[in-house]
Amino acid sequence: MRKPDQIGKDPRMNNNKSKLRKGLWSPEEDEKLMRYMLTNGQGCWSDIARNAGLQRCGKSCRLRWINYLRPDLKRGAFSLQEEELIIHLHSILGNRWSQIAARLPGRTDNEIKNFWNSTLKKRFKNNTFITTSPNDSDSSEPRDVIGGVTPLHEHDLMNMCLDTFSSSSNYSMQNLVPGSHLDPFPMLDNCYDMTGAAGIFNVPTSLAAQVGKGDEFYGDYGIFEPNNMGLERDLSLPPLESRSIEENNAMVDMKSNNNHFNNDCFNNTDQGFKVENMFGCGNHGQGENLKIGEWDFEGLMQDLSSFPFLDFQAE
DNA sequence: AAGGAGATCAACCGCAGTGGC
DNA sequence: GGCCACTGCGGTTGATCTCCT
Repeated sequence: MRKPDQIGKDPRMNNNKSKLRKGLWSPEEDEKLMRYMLTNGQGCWSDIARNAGLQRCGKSCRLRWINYLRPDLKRGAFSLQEEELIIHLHSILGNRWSQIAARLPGRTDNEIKNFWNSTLKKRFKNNTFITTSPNDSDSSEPRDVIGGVTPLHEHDLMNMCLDTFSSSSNYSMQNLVPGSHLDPFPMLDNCYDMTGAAGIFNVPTSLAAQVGKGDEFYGDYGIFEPNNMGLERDLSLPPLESRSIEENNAMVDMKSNNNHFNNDCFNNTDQGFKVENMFGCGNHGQGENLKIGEWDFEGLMQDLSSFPFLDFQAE
């Protein structure tokens, strides 16, 4: 951590900027920013920093909000499912932490990045990865363990994805059906850019083969060859959970009627307000740029019902 | 109990992308 | 087209915590 009183020590800073605080945030600063955000919502970060009476740069405020103050942040250790999901998503997306975070409700890119770089990387190094879920009731089912890593099976991913579905009343969907034809991964022709790959798909073997063309994904660890991960059968990305603040504000009404998302939502009763009442839960600052081609929940569920492997229907 | 080593994680930095003028 | 401000992202840093000897 950095010392909170490290102020203006950077010689590159001009006089104006040298007034800006750096380092750890004090509780008072947190409260200022939180109150401002809840009252005024998101806007230009430099204005926010100024108007909230913070001696911080906008960038710092943004980071603090996204990584710490955001109402919908989950706290605590990563669950096994989250772990598996991170590993799987990383095998597909590489170090695109923000995109991985967008698919993990309540988690930030920073958090996931730290988790990966400390815990997971170390585990891979030591080859001591254990992914068998303790609540995996059908653990009698044999699993393919390759190099100490258990690849995700379809039902695992389906469970994860359905968890996300059932816990979120709305989320972004981009390029699910670009143009008039169902083309889940047009981005595969473009450096594996999975930005638009939202939703749950079964990818034809031929397509998966294109993805894997000869080498492993983002080869930090050779174990992530497509075949090893079972990606020929299963190249699934859970739905994006991204949504901008503004969009969530617009959705508060809906969420208040259908809000079973993220039970451990931040609830700032000490400060006399309930954050989730202002934002609804399930708001994710990550991927704020993902604003195009979004689907409403009803439409989304209708569309999902067209996927034969989803045996639930839109209500 | 002390202190050294390694792990964790909040925060910073620099760069790229984007939009407005 | 160039410049500038702003935003978002990934990599990195470093203070603090935890464990081990």
